[in-house]
Amino acid sequence: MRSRTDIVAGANAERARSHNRQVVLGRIRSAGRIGRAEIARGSGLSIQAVSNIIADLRAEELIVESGRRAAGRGQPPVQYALRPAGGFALGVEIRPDAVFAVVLDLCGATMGAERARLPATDRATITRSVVDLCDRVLTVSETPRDRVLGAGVVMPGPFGPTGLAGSGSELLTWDDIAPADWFSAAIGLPVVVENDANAAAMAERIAGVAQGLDSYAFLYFGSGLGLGSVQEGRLVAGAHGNAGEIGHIPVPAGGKMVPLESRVSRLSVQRALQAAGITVTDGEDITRAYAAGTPALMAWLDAAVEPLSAAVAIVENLFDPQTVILGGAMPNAILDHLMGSVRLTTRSVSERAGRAHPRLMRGASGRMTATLGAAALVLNQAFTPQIVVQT
Amino acid sequence: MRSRTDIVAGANAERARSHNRQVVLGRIRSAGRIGRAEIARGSGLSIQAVSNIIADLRAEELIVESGRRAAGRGQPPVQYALRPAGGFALGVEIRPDAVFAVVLDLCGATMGAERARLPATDRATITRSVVDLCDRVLTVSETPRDRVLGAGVVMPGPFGPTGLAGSGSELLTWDDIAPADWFSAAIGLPVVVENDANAAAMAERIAGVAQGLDSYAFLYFGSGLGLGSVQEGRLVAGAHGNAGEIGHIPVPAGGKMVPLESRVSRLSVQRALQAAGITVTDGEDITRAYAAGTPALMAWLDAAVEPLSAAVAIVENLFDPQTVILGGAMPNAILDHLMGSVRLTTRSVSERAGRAHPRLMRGASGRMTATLGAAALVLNQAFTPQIVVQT
DNA sequence: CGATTAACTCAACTTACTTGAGCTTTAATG
DNA sequence: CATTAAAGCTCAAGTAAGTTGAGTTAATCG
Repeated sequence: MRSRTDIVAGANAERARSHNRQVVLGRIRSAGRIGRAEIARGSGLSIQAVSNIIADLRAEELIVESGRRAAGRGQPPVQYALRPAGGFALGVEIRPDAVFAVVLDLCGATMGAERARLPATDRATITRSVVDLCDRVLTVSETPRDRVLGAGVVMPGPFGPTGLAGSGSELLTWDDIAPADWFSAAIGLPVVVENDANAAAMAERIAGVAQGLDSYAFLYFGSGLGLGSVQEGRLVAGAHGNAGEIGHIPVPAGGKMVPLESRVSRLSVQRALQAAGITVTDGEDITRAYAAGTPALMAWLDAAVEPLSAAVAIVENLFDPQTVILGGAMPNAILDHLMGSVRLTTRSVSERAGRAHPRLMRGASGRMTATLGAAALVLNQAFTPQIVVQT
Repeated sequence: MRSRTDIVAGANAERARSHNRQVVLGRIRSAGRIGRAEIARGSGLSIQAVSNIIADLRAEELIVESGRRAAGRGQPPVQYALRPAGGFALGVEIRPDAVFAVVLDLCGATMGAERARLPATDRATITRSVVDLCDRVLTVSETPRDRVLGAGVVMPGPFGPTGLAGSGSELLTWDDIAPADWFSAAIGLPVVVENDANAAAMAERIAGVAQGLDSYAFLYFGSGLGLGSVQEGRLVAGAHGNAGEIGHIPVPAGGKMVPLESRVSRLSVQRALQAAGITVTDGEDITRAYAAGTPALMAWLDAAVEPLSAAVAIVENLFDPQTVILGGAMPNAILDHLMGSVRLTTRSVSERAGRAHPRLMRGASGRMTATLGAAALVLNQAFTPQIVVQT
């Protein structure tokens, strides 16, 4: 969710510098290791300008020298790489019954993870739990606090009063206050707030299978089903931050139309198994049931294929992504099974020769995807230039 | 369609100025008339910087003084407005059998429109027709050529070799060459290329019902059905410029799944009427048939409601737009009928209290929507700051 | 009518990028 | 092996375009 009053800001020397820093950082990140001259060529800046920025970044210990690379004639460039300990990002995920937190370093490696039960869902309790957990994860991971760039906070959508309220997926509304400002004041760091699917999508870009991709979609299994869509490196948010509510679109299932997430979601698996007298509480239970070939689970899988295939077809045709990623709160075995069963229609803009990526991929971030994604939002922001200020 | 190698460029003084010019122009455009101090407050620039830019824009005759506005105490600000004749945009639409061209002034008013039959669809013929038509429309409308900012070219998508090739909707592929560069060289102006639905969406933003909107979706009736989606003022293009192929998604129709555009499109109306022995060639025929209550047309309308409702539900939940606009090559009477019949589900992120815009709106640009949109792309670019260069 | 407020201009100042000269390091060439 | 070319890089001067602060003009308020 973002302020709906974003404005495009004018540029001055200072903002240009900040923009250029992000351009340079972003290039170092995406290249892994890169020399100054190459950054200059790629960004349209002069070598001197890049040199100055590199000097700044080195002084701040955000980057390190990383050898030279002989490349034909001429003096081999000094290469630079991100210094992992140069910056850290907090990621917080708020679920109805628990709070999770992680710390990532600048390269996206996980430095620590903590969780806490949420005794109540009033705002004060949530805020206290979040603040305490952030403190704990930073302490336990021995993260230097002055190097924490910011925090991402993930809450299940949708945000604000919509027709989906009461669906059981939303946690609570924060109508009277901007959650980002609220948490920013509480944690004492810059905060970005997003829904789980969007954060999960960003997690894959920072440390998962979407590295190097600019336009892709992530089908996120939470309690429901969400879609995080990245276009040109930016999340598609919608007018109120509620884009991607794919779980609520009507899809065909055995001849009638049902909401997608009634057939394809964590909750729907649990219900299907419950109806067969089997109670599952975590992913391991489901994995075991799958390994055992439990009929109720197999039936659920069979029933999920048609609506999921329809959803993939819709996503492909509406967003023209480089790939569609499946991930979230579902065991890999189930995701793999679904990926193998989904019928990819040939009548799609995604059916094209010379694809660099498969049409379907499995997310790499596992169960903590959304929490990692929360932190990834912060890192992505650090690497994405944006001359845009909020009023 | 856009280059897939966009890079984020570094900022220098010159690029900052160009960015700031666009910020200022954009604010003048969206406000209609506005004073310098207000622009400064809204953009984060100093009054002096805005003053300098305003002086430049006045010298170039892109804007004019537009009176003073007494606003409480203090010296009333001198207001500025766009000077319509300060700049012009060419819009070209290439259809399988014809080429259309329009000229818009800086405020989006139509200065002239021309059309020509397309004798063949090879590249040379198309190029010649486009160049000739551009020349003609500029001559007839007496547009000063040195004030033409650029040209938008609209071609039916999808672009490149996709699984939708052969659907009859694509005109021809330009695999070996970037169409924008090609036409730019031929016309001698900067050129943007887009598909019809995206251009139509932009037309509504420049001169239609989407003025002032940042995030909305446009369901475009071409020969098929397309979706143009604008998010934060930018078109959602997809990895290969083929986002929005909504006509090809499977939707329910009378118990089975069919491609949306087989029930909701210009072609599908014509087929439905043809099957009843009625041949329609233009919108007027359809309007008359509607006025006469022609049973085949009424049956088509009835059959279109369910799939169209599903499509709207999908668009609302995936994009969370401020509104969904219906328009394109379909008479207003039909669009109005459809808008009245569509069932808007309450289980949608778009079902929210205090909406500023209705969930469905009819496009204002009429049959020339896509051609106007082609020109609107150019104007939008003139008003949208973007420190992004193409390699 | 004076005080206050706001818009605006002028001139000095500052930031950060660019440019050009020159140095260093490597590979290719004769 | 010496020479030349090519590429990376630094230093210092130059420049574009923004900001700042003082001062002017033109309204409203009391």
